[in-house]
Amino acid sequence: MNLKTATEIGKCLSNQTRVQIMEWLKDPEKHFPPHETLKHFNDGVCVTYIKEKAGLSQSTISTYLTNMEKCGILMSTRHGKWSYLKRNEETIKAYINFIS
Amino acid sequence: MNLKTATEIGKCLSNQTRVQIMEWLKDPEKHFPPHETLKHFNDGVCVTYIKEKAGLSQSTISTYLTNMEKCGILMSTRHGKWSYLKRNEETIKAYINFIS
DNA sequence: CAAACATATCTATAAATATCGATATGACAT
DNA sequence: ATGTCATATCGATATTTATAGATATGTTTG
Repeated sequence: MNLKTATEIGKCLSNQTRVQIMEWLKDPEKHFPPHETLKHFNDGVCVTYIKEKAGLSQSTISTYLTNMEKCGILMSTRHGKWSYLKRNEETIKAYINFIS
Repeated sequence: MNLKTATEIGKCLSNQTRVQIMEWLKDPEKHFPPHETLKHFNDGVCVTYIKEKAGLSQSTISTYLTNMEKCGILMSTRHGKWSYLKRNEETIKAYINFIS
């Protein structure tokens, strides 16, 4: 982990909704309904569900998630027309190691 | 640690200089000259030294440090006319626990 | 291939943050 | 008490970020 990446992660974690998204994704079963098509949460949660939970516009949430993926704290998997997001614990660990 | 505090800490860590300050304060001996009056780094480093190292104005650095103290990641001790800043590992640990 | 749906990107504006100079406050030394 | 030094706060402006609507792209389904 270098200074630049750490700062980008800090920016992602400088907004209440984005911090909440990170919290929600710790335990998707607890915070999101099961997806109609995919029956599991192995790859996380789709953009629409996160958008509904957060109560912000689709474009705003999409931007959030894109940036969170860019700096590495989230990872996304496409399943058909849906994008699933989950926490990237590797990067999170590296970040924690950097600041502690 | 609650959502609000975690977000405030995220804001502090969303700027390159502030992240660097946190890094520098991990090992003051390595990054700062010994203070003329105080011979030790037990309470950290004074504002002026941090300002000089960062290369920003006194008012900017003072604002940074005040906010970093408010959210708990730094703690300050007055020794005469100097304010010494050091990391508050307790809060940092709590924050890490919150996001991991 | 057209329609429908999910997500991403673009563009614009509102809101928040960054940064500094000026000034105020607090602490020591004379 | 006054001058000096260290730090804090205020006020103003520049820059960045937030946010959403519109539009584009990609994917499935009929």
